[in-house]
This record gives sequence, structure tokens and C-alpha cells, in this order.
Amino acid sequence: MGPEETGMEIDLSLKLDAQHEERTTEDQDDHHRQEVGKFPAEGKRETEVEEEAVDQEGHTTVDNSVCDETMKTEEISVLQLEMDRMKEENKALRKAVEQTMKDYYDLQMKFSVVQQNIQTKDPRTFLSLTGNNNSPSHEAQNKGSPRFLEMNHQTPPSTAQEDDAKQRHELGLSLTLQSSSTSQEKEDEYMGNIEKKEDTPKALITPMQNKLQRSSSLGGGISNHLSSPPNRKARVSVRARCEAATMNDGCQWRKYGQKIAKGNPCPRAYYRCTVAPGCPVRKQVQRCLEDMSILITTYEGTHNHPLPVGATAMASTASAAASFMLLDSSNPLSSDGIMSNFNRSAPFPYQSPQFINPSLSYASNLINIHPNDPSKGIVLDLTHNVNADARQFPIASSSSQQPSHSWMPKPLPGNYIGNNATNIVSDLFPRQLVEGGIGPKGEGNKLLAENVSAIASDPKFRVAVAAAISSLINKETQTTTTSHPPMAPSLIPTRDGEGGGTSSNSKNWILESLSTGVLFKHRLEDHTTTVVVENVILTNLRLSFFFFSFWLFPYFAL
DNA sequence: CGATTTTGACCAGCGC
DNA sequence: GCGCTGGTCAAAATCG
Repeated sequence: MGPEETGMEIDLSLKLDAQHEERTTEDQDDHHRQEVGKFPAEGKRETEVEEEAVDQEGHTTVDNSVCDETMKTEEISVLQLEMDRMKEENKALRKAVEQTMKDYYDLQMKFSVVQQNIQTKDPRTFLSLTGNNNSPSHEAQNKGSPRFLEMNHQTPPSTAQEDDAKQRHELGLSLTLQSSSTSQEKEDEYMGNIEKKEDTPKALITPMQNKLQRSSSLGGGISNHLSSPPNRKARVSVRARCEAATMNDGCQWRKYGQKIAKGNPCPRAYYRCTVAPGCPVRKQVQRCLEDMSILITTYEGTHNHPLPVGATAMASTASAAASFMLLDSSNPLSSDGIMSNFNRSAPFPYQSPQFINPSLSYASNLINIHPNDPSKGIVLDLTHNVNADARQFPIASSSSQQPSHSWMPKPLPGNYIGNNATNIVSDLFPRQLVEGGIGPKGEGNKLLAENVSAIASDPKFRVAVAAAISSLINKETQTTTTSHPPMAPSLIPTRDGEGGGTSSNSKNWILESLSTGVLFKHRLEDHTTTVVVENVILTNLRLSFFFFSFWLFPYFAL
């Protein structure tokens, strides 16, 4: 598995070989000494032997026995020479291996020192997806020196296709390293760092890979590449406006306790999952002190059962968020290389989002690691209302370099989460390209704006995206073209009577699954708008699934 | 009557 | 060691 193991294997085999060779050599030497007992010196050189033979020949009469003996001696000498040469070679190899091992351990030491330095600098981490944080509360939370988890899209599109499999393989490898480390020491170290009051038996915690696979079997499917993380409880807080006592997330919960927590007069309720007996998942529900309409739900743990359809997305989100937690560099795990691998192999859609487009402030309001206590996990903030605050659709266009459109014309009253979801979609696919067969620039912009608005509000687009992501995640990479995106009416809510059949605008979505992404073609009267969702999905299935489920979650939650 | 909720008791972790 | 706090347990109450 790991380099350590490989190294050990090599080392071991060579040592065995060496021992074997040495022993054989010694045996043969002994044998040689016994057979050719009259040679006084060990390892006598061939010339010397020959000389001696000649000397003997010169002084004795030709005798058959002597002749045989001489031939034998020559043969043995040749063998001995061969053995000497092999010994030398073996010595050199052993030196090389020792040097390699030494270098490896040196590097390992240096690496851990570097990791320690990084960790001691600032334990606070803020995970930002898109841009600046406009929320005052968030600004306050982010005071100090938060360390940004930059997940840049560093792979150029041209090489992305080629590197894709490699990258995923690499990611998988790094995760495998984590989950199946043979080093008991590392495991102990890790177990000491994770929540010490883990009351769930290890065996009960389902590896995320299995879980995601199960989830995907319900929600559209995800293939492999998701290696099991170590047994760490996922902990995700969701802030959402909700009038009811608890958010409907699709799972069955049973209340088992209630407490008045310090600092908040609203009681905190404790629930456990009752979908399957022994399911370790818990959730805590508490109203926000500042705004009683906000319900803070904290999920913890991993389901040990297939999820009800409605719960799939949320649970997947929790799982994926948990995997984000693993990327938190304050986490001991990341010191083993997940993060470095992740940075290398899992490019994030935005190039240093904080500095590229400050207006892309949305998702940073949505997802962050608990600012005061990273151990509390990830906070998904779904409470922000959507207003037309110049939220931009991050696209490039053939007719306009910087199109600026409000994403959704009107927020749906009382449906904050749904609106957010819509925006999430825009943030999820930042590399979308819209190529319109549009005329002059000004007019083009206008048309483009209309198109984009239409696209944004088209439930079919969501269906198409969902189907595409499902199929991609589910794949066996489909290279064939699928016309008319498969409908998933149960997943995507219809709005204003739309959905299901022909949409009101006679929109026609064509979905093509490309090796580098997904292509959506949309015919609106005489233009065809093409939306390409590139690479974002393919490059990192974990991220993609997180986004995917995050995007769909609000539909289930309502 | 079984499932669920309520609620006081209990326990463990943590800081002083 | 003690007190505080968060989390869980389990018996009683309630609900459908």
C-alpha cells in the first residue's frame, strides 16, 4: 500500500536474497574447501589455481584422476568467481536500498515537521467556496487570521481529461493510505485525536464509501473512488428557517432528551435515528438565540442502513461534509497527506475565489467550518434570503466576457432554502460556458441575460443537471449521447405548474455526456444555448457528490 | 398497546 | 476534588 510498506517489501526481499546468497556462498565455499582440501587459501583466484595445476602438471605424470581433479577445480573456481561477483553486486544493491530507505525516512521526518509547523500556526480554518463574506456575523467570526482552504482549479482544461483518471486514482490512493494504514502507531495516534467519547462501536460505523454507494443507489448512484475514511463522526450543522419543531429531513427520529443549554433559553432537543435499530446517527435541534425562526440542526454520525429516499441527499451532504472535515488541516489526518493530495488532485472550481470575484459571496455564507470550534464541524447556513444583490452567474460567453445577471428574478416567499439551492447551482458550476448564437453585443447581452434567466428558472435544467451528475457519478463513463434528459420528477419539484411535460416556454434540453463534463443544449426559438458543465464534476467525485447532494438537499428538506 | 415524548437522574469531561 | 455543563438513560406519561 504505502511507500513504507513497499519499501519494506523491497528491503525484506533483498535481505532474504542476500542472506540466501550468503548462505549458499558459504555452503558452497565449505563444499569447495572439503572437496579441494589441498588448496590452502580461501577464494583463491583462477590464475593461481591454473598456475598450481600447471605446476602440478609440470612435476607429475599425466594421471586421469589428477586430470579430473583439475577440471573440477577449474569449474569450482569459475563458480567461485561468479559468486564473488554476485556478492559484490548484492553489496551494491543493499547499499542502494539502504540509501533509499534512509532518504525516505529523512523525507518523512521533514514532511511531518512541516505539517506540524503548519498546524501550530493557526488552528482556525475557514472553508470558503466562492468569495468574500458579506455577512456581518461571518465577518465577525472570521476575524483573526483564518486560514483559507484554497482549492484552486489548477489543472488546465486541456490536460484535465488526461489527468482525470490519474487524479481520481491519486485521490483514492491517498485515502486508501489513510483508511488502511498498517501502522498501528498511526492508528492509535489518530484514535487518540478523534472524539474520545466515541460511544459507537467501530464496527457499527459504516465506512463512507459504502454509505455513499448506498445513498447513490437511491439517489442516482455514485461509483467507486470514494475510499473509506477512518471512523470519524460526521458532524454537520444546518441552519435553516423552519417554523416546525424540527426540520423534515426524510429520516425517522426519536427524541431521547432535552436540555437547556447554557447561553440559550431555548431547549436543545436530542434525537436519534430510528430508521434502523442501532443506527448511531444523532441530531440536536435548537433554535437560534438571535433569530428564533432559525433552527439549528446538528447531525452527527453515519447511518448504518440504507436511507429513505428523502434523506439521501442530506445524509450524503453530511458524509461529504465529513470528508471536508478530514481536509481540515487542524485535523491530524491531513498531516498524512490528504490535503496535499487533495490540492494536487482535486482542483477546485475557483482560482483563489477570495480574490477573483468578490461578488461571488454566496457560498461562503453557506458553508464554513465552525469558526469558534472546528471540532463542531461544518455549518451549512441556509438561512440567507436571496435578494437581487447583483449575484452573478459565473459564466463566460462568446458574446460577452462579463455578463452580469441577477440569478433569480424573484425570491419565492417563504422558500429561502429553495432559493438558495438555485444559487448553489450557479456556484456549483462556475465553469459553465454559455455560447449563444446571438447577434450584436448589446442585444446579445440582453438575450443572454434572458436566456440565463430562463435557464436558471427552468426546472428542466435542474433535472438535466441532476440526471447528468447522477449518470456521471454512476458511470461507466457514458460516451454516448443521451437525448432528452432523463426525468427525475420525484427529485425535482415542479414550480408554478411547470415540470413534468413540456415547459411553458417550449424549452428543449438536450443532454450530452462528455468525457470532460456535461453538455446541455437548450433550444429557445432560433438560438441554441449551450451550457457546458465541465470537469468540476469529474475531477473530484467527493466534492461533486457533496455539491450535488447539497444542491438537492433543500428539495428534500422542505 | 406499542411507539413516542417528557423529564429527572446519572455520568463523563473539563476547568478551576 | 469540586462544580459546571453537555449528553444520555430510563421510567413515567402521553399519544394514536
